[in-house]
Amino acid sequence: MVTIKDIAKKAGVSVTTVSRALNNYDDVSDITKKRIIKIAKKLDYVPNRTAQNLVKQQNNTLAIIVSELEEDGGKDNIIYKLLSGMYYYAETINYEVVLFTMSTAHQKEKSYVQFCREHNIGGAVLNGVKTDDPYLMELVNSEFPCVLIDVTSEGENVSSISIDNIKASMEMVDLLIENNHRNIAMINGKKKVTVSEERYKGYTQALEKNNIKVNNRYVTYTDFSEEMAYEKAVELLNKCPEITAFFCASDMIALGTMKAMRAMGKEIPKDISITGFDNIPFAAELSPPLTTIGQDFYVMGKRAAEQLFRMISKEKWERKIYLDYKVLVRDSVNMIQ
Amino acid sequence: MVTIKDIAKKAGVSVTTVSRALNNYDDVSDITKKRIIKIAKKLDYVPNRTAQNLVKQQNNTLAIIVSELEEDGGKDNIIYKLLSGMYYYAETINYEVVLFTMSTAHQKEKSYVQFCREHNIGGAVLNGVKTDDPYLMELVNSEFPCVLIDVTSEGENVSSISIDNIKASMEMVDLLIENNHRNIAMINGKKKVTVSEERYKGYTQALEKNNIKVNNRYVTYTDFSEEMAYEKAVELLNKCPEITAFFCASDMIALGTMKAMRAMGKEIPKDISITGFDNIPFAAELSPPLTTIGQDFYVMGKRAAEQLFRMISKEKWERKIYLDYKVLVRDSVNMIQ
DNA sequence: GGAGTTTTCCGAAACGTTTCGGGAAAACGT
DNA sequence: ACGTTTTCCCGAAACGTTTCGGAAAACTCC
Repeated sequence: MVTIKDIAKKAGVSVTTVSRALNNYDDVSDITKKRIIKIAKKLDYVPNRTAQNLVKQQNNTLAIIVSELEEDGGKDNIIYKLLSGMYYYAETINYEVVLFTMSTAHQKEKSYVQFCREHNIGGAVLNGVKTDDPYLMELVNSEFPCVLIDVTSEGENVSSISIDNIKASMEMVDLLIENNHRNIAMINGKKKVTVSEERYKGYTQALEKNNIKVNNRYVTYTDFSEEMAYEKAVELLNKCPEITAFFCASDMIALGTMKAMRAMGKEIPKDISITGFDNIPFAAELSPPLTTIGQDFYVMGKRAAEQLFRMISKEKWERKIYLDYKVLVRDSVNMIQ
Repeated sequence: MVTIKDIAKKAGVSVTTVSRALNNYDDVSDITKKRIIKIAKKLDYVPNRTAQNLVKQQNNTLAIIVSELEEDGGKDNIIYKLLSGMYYYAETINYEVVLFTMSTAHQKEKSYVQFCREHNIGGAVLNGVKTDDPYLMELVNSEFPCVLIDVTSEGENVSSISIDNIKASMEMVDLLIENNHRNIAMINGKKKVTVSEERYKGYTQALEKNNIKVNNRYVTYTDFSEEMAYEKAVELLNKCPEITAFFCASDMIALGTMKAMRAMGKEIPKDISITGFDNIPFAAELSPPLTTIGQDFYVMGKRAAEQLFRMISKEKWERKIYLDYKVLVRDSVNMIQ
């Protein structure tokens, strides 16, 4: 490995001068600067990031902490988009991105804070954590800036970013109501997850606004998975056959519900209307194409990274960022005559 | 930041002893060991990875280098699966994983080798590179072990992993032929990409084996994208209306082709049969469900990481690993009467 | 009780960089 | 010609850890 010392020796100058030449300081003459750069190139010198980071006491690194990286996950493409967005922004500020998952954390019993400290990380964006995650608390109360995706939490160095889930949910349920649905079920995600709570709130508010009584028998919770949604949907419709529409808290849930309905001999949207949430890649290719809320996780990742950078560099930053969403009306909702 | 020195001071021992205690060397007595560990815990000490890596001259890090991380990419979920698999394996050997993308490389004009050197990386797995990528050549000829996914390349420290694309393609085209198709078109991926070449080879071999003349007017190339596949499919069918089946080199291509056929008023599979490749998450949910080749990128990531680790630790490793695949017969192929 | 062995600890160097404080020489101003 | 500024360079310390070689103390054995 060729180091700065080798260059210094070859150029007949001190390591200081080499370092300052390579970093383009102006207290080294142009002639020697050029000479040093030439030698560095000839020796195929590559700076050692580790050494740089050690002395600089920082890594120029953003972390993204995700709930899980699983064998059968990723279908919703959210993590990919988040990552892409973050990488894109990180590139513009010359930062790097590292990915940390909780499965790793759990096995190693390593907290997010530990990870960030170990790696000298500037700050972290978190996705898919539950509000009662103890590691989240620890991070939120730490010195690390963090931006939470789809979660709200209090804290000195904490910011969060999401769409207005309540409003979006209201609009969606409104749409169902406009189509004359009255017995609208909700298949929600996990409890103790901010989005689940907010989407539930939007659901109830829409009903109340339209003078429909909220019936909690119509509401059930899942782990956001297709499989569990399938089961719960079957269960729900068996229990309450008067249901005409399912408001699902994610597209994966909607997919499971669609399959369940088909398995029960129901036609969508003729017999049962279904709506999703997220607009995953294939939402428009399903049969029928799924009516859903479109949110853009790529820009969310980008904005999250930007926000994090603001926080790290002590610029002004907002405590809560709302992103745009779209109600994508497709073919999975039917008007009741 | 609390360092090893703080612990040493508090414990009244040298930093050497602290280091050796924390690393569980047996030349420090159990009593002091316990005392030191206790103090470390009380002070909330977290080791500085950067410093460790610097002195150890290695990072225990595997890189995954992917072609692109794009705003509208990731639909095929391949990168996610690869990542998951690698993370899973890396965890078991106490390694970390870092992701590097070429878009970054291109903008920064930084080669893979530079990246690996800078970060003291042990080795890299590469996905989605073209065989004539100059950066690939450089890496292949470097001191870094690398395992190539879906690419074959010569080199001292190079290994590759994929399914047997030729055989899989042959089986798929055979299936089409068994269903009495004779005018079978192929919508391939990019040129200069190993899998494109291999799948083309499988296609021609299957035809020849069945005494069907290969007609190169039936073969076209795309960038693997849905959009381009759409265009090319339209073009192809207009040019050669006798075509009854499309052998597509990826599911995304198949999806574009399906859309094109529908736009041209063709019914699938009644009028036109279509096959894909990869078995992306929603291949089974498309209408009709897509007949395709199933490959498991999660285990591919896992195996790639394992292989890389073998290479790094100078264990025995194979030059080429073939993984299993499955021909998934679904509903997008019709028997011609 | 002395030689040999084991246990337990430590000082110092090393990893590859950056940066602080200086300092010699050259250029400038009067 | 003399002081002052500017230009260009350097030595040494620092970042936080590991590790080599040694060495004092304790123990073993006859």
